[in-house]
Formats: sequence, structure tokens, C-alpha cells
Amino acid sequence: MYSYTEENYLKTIYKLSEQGNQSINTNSIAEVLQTKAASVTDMIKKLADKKLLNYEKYKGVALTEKGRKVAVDTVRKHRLWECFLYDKLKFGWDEVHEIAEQLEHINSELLTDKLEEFLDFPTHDPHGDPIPTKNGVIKKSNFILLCDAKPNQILVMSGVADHTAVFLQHLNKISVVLGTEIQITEKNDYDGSIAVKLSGIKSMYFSKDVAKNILVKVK
Amino acid sequence: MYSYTEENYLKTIYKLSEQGNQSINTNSIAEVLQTKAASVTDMIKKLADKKLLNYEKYKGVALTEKGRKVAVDTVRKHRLWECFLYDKLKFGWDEVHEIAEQLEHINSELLTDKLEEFLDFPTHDPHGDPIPTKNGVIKKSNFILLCDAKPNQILVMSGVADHTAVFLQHLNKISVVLGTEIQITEKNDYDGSIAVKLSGIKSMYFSKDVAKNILVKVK
DNA sequence: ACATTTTTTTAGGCAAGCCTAAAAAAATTT
DNA sequence: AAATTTTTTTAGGCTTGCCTAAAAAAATGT
Repeated sequence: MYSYTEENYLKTIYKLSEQGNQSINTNSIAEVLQTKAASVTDMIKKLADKKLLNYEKYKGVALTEKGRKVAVDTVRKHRLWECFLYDKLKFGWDEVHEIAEQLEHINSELLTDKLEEFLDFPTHDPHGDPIPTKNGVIKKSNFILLCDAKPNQILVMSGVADHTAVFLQHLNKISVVLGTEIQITEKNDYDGSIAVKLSGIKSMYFSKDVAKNILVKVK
Repeated sequence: MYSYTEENYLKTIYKLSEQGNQSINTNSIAEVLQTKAASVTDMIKKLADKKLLNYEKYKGVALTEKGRKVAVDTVRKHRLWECFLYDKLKFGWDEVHEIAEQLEHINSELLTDKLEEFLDFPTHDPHGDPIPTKNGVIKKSNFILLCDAKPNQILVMSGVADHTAVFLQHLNKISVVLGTEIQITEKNDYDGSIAVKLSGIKSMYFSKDVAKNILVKVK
């Protein structure tokens, strides 16, 4: 239906909208997609012709409902494939993204549905991101950043704000995975670092850089 | 590494070579790939430049060892994905080919290896075709055509010569699947039809068209 | 052997998706 | 408000993979 490239543009615009930006500008799309502004303008025109987004010269773009559906479906497929790679093929959570970038473009509604069933209708991917339903509904998670959480509560590691492989590998090294219980024992205003207790046992320090990229919920 | 299109050309040339043809001509490639002879000449030149095949003007082409490896690996991935779709996602054997045509181009050696392990190292795909090993070795099956088999022996349905969805659906309808026991009770020279007994119970007739597209081995 | 048909290649062109360089519009600074 | 900077768009060009039409080579028929 839509090309690999078109789907990637739509997905990128969708994700930029989610991050609060109202209307998405050419340069930010170019940056995410590692391409040039002129190429983005070309593609934007094409997608506007196909009614996938609204575009007014020099004013940025916004997805139409049609465009949003395509984008969300691509995200859905991406996250389902990540679950498959992680749960069934035993890939690490730092390895699944790249392969899912390819798999998300496989075109078969029946395949997506059967995959979802095979995985037992997962609600979140291996990074804690919610999986859109077939109808395009995404349940907003009520996770908070670890750096914003109150001390002493028992928190459950539920997701990441930084999805890069290096960050995920760092979390592996310090044994923080989805489901790990975290209790903040001390907050340092000076550098934003925190002292934590993991699974009620292991005490350690998290730098602000780490604390601001871990999503938790109160147990 | 190689594009979707390049892999499809190599796979097509490989399959035409397997069917006995020594050197593969332009028109036959065009026919399989549903394209024009001029386009094939274009691509052949490109693949020859990349040392994936040997090409002499007007003399047809033959894969190099390098080209054969790419082709066989594509076949390997295709058949492994077919197993996944059939065994794990419960697709019918008439539905798996089309989706595997997309999945076979996913580029990750680790993924292929982990998929193979997850499927428990299958040796044959849902149509009875052998799965190449990681090193590119394909075990030649010693299956024979049902129409060439001797009467009264107990035969085991082991593969198909015709891979079209209509034929596979027809086999579904008459309850012939991989593993079904078939005994030829009568051969009719006039029209090539045969009388068979399925699983030692059900008697029925197979037309020559059916009998010549079923592969069996002697039990 | 020569004429005809078939196959293959060449030539030139098109769409998708990318690029650079230049122009135009918008935003920012002074 | 004018000048400067940044952002965006346009113009023109590239590669990949496809096409049609015409030319060239090979195969076939007489």
C-alpha cells in the first residue's frame, strides 16, 4: 500500500507530534531521518497529495486521520515484532529495535493479527512502550521519570525514555530490567544523582543522566 | 547488502538452474519475474559487475559461487519463515508463500539463526522442500512423483511439485497433507489417473494432474 | 544459402527518492 | 524598521529499476 520510505516519514512525523510539537517542521524531520531538508519537502508534497498529512508552505505539517492510522499501525507492528524478538527469540532489549525497523514494513494484516495472538496480546514492548490496538488506540502510560519520583516509595521499573542501545546495555550492566523494584533512599539536589535500593537489597547510586531516563510506576 | 530486487533476480536464476537449465536466458527470467527482457538485461549487467553471475552477451547467465550463496541464503530464509508461519502462527500451507516472499529479504544473520533454533532446526518447509543449511548445503530429497510410484506400496505424502495456492487448497479439500499415507490400488494408462487408498481407509481417484504434482517417498 | 522469426541488446525516457546550490520566505538581531 | 540569519522551497541532477521502440544477433525455415 505505502512504501517503506513513506511509512518511515509518517512514523517520524507521528513521533514528533507525540513529543508535544504541534506542527512539525522540515528540519526536525530531516534530522530524525538523517536526510536533507530538500528531500523532506519533496516527500511532504507527495504525502499531502495522498491526503496523509496537511501541508501549507513554510507552515510545517500535521498528520491527517488517515496518515495517523498508517503511522500508528507501523508503530504497532514495530512493537509486536520487538516482543517476538525478545520473548520468543531471546534477543536482548538492546538488539530488537534495528531488526524491528525492517520487520515493521511487512505488509499483511492477517500476519500482524496472528502474531499478536501468538504473543498472547502483549500490552507493552520490551522497553515498556504501549502497543497500539488494531483500531489504533494507544493506552497512555502513567509512568513517571525516576528522577521525579518521591523517596521511600517502592517503584517498579516500567520503561525507558532513552531507547539507545548504549543506555539499554548500561541498564543490563547494573541489573535494571523491566519489573525491577527500585526504592529511592536519597536525592542529591547538587547533581541530581540519587541513591537507590534495588529489589530491596542492593544499594547503589544513579547519576541524573540515568535517573531521568528510567520510567517507573508506584507499586 | 543486496537490494530486494537483486535478491529476487538471484533467487529466480538459481531456481531456473535447479530445474535443469544449464545457462539461463533473458526471456525466462523476465517471465518468472513478470517484467520485460530489456529490464532483465539491465539488471544482469549490474549483477555481473558485482561478480554475482557470469554473463556473456547473447549467451545467457550462470551464477557464480558468490551469487549462488546469496540465492541459497534467500531460499533458506524464505523456507524458515514459511515454517514459522505454518507451525507457530497456524497459517495454511497455501497462505505462507506470499508473506515469506517479503520476510525472506529481512537482513540479519543473527535473526535467521535464532529463528532456525526457535523452530527446532526444521529440515523441510510446509511444502516438503528442503531447508538449506547456514553453509548453503541443500540435502537433495529422494522423493518421487506419485504418478511414477509403484502400486500397492505404502507411500508417504512428502511434498508438492505444484506450489500454487489453488493446488494446495485442492489437496486440503481431499485431505491430503504432508505425512498422509497413500497406497496406489490401480493405475489407468488411458488418462494417467490412479485409484488410491488414503491412510489405509478412504478410497478415491486422483487425476493425472493431481498425481503428477504430489511427491511421495516409500514408507 | 538466404529469408524470416525470435531473442537479446541498446537507446532514450520515466518515477521514486535522494542530493547540492540557489532563491524565497520567515525569524531574529540590531 | 532594516539588516542579518535561519529555515524552507525550488531548480536541476543523480541512481535504481522499470518501460517502449528500434537495432543487432541468433535461431529457424525453406
